Amino acid sequence: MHSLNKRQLEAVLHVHTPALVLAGAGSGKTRVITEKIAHLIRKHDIKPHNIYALTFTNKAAREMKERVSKLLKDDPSKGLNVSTFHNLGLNIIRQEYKALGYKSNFSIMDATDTRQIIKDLLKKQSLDEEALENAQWDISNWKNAHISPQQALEQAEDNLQQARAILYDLYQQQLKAYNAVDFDDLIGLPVRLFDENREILDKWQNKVRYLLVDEYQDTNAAQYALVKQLVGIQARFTVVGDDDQSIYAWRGAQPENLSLLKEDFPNLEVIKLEQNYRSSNRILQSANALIANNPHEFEKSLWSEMGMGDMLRVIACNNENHEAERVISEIIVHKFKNRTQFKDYAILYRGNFQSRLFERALREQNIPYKLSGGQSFFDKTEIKDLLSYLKLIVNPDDDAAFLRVVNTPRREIGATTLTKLASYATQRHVSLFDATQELGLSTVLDEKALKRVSYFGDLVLKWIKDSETLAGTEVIEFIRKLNEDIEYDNWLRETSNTPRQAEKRMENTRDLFQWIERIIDKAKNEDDEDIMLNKIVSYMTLMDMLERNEEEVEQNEVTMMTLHASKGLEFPHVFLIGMEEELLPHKQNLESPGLEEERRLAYVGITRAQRSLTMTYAKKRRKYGEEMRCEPSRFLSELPEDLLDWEGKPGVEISAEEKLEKGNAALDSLKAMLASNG
DNA sequence: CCTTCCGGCGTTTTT
DNA sequence: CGCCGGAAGG
Repeated sequence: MHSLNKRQLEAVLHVHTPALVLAGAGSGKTRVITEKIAHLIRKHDIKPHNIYALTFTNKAAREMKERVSKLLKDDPSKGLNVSTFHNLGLNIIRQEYKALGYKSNFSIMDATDTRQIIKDLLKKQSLDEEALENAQWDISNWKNAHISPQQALEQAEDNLQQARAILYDLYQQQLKAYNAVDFDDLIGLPVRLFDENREILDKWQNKVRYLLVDEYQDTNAAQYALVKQLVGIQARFTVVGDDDQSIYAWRGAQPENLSLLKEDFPNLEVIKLEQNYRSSNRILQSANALIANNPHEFEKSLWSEMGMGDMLRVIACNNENHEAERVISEIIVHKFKNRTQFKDYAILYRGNFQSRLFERALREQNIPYKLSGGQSFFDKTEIKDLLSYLKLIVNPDDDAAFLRVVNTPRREIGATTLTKLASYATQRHVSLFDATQELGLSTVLDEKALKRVSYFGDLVLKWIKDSETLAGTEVIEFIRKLNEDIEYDNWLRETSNTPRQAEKRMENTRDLFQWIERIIDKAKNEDDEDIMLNKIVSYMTLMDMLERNEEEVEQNEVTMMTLHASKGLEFPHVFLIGMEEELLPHKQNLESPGLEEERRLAYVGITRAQRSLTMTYAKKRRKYGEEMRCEPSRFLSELPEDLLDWEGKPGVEISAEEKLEKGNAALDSLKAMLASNG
């Protein structure tokens, strides 16, 4: 703890009243949280199992856990609760499911599952399907603002709003019938429960003796409500956040929760961390200047002891192809001159589509790169298929899982049969699976269809029975056996376009099995003997990506990712591409408050850089198949001119001679490099 | 049930 | 321009 700076130390030692730590980019906020946890255990004699630390991502939770246990070494850290908001919610629901009217084997539905439910409901109500995207968004918003379907209905002012509120109600009923919760419910249900049940709230408030929240600016209304409930009047908590890095307002995050804290807890201690341990001062001064254009509740100014560093560069490119080629050759030359490695470079952008040309350019130059983001492991069809089998076995009421797997692989059960099955199930008030087990089904299905459907039902029943008594390693055996039973590998071979793709998809399923094995091993180490299929399944539904093997060496690759994905990371050399009006800021966010969030996005990008920052823009760009003129981003003109080296600045003609000189210099470097590489 | 073709659309996406 | 989803037809 001796190496903490004054402010950090203050944040760690302040425990008697609520604390808000305004942690600028790169100011060591995770350090503060982990040191504070250690301090609470050592000096305030708080038991680890009474300390709760909340993050937004599994990755952040994992890192925090690791860092705390390293810090505590011999001191006991066992029982410490470090988890995502959603995981904490899941644990609460798991313990209190009875009070909420759920069965213990409830499913968790992701956005794809719930989308389908809403789609079906709209169809059933013969409502406008165009409303779909909006409906999903509406429902999520209502839940995050903890408004019940009844309240939504009461508040409805016109027919349209009324229809939406009814849809919300139907949706909620559907979930309940499936014995399922969605992601928003993982927060919303505990909040509702704590509101209604004093006794249960007391129980949880007693468990939570100290609460820490990371990335507090990203909390939504429901999450803040949960925080307030958990800390109660004792209000023993620390939240860490940065209003300037709030980039998820479009998803329901309420950065105003930071200032609300001052109102709700008048004795709140506000501590600012402004010393940055990441970037050169030139980078920080630019970032400070940019963000000063946003209105601020809390003023903050980053500085570091790293010296001024290199000039920031801005490069005007003729078009998007030129931009990609230019950035790649900048990287090649820079790497050669500075003896750096590929992993020291990151290319950051506003939208995923921007990565395309860069990928091509990188491949042409044989430069290794990794594309961060894109499709999540658990979104892949093969993984969703297998997971749906497991979901159905754990919770046979989960019709969404039933529908996904009933004809995968092909069992010749088509839409017509399923429609009949569904209407029979609705009429009898049972799940689709239950319907397959009922004798009365013969009245609605013809002989052939009945045979196929009940065959499938019996298969599922057998799996359910087989899985009932499983524990620990037996679970993985069961899953492997299931995979063989349904001949899933064959199905993948049949449905893949190329043998190569089939191979890749089978490899994914094998990765899944390995991953499940690792969950089981980990649970055993933590003495969680009752690790059962249902826990594994919900764990995986909340998991964003495949957990990497620790021994997997860090690859030496250039990183490409969106600005959103880059938050929390750092790179020695950053290229911020597409610095154009209508791209960054995005054309749909040109006015307040969207514009401010775009500016924060640029701020996040700039503050990722440790040593050098290069920003590029294209003067022309093909958009939707048509070549369009582009203006440099207004954010570039908000940066202090004297910190920038702006090549091709509009209005500043560089002489032909100068141009030639620059071109020659780059060419010489390339030649030198080629020569030295043989 | 699966393929193919057409039209509409085009930001970010922690769980 | 290129992708995805829905409709239609085989």
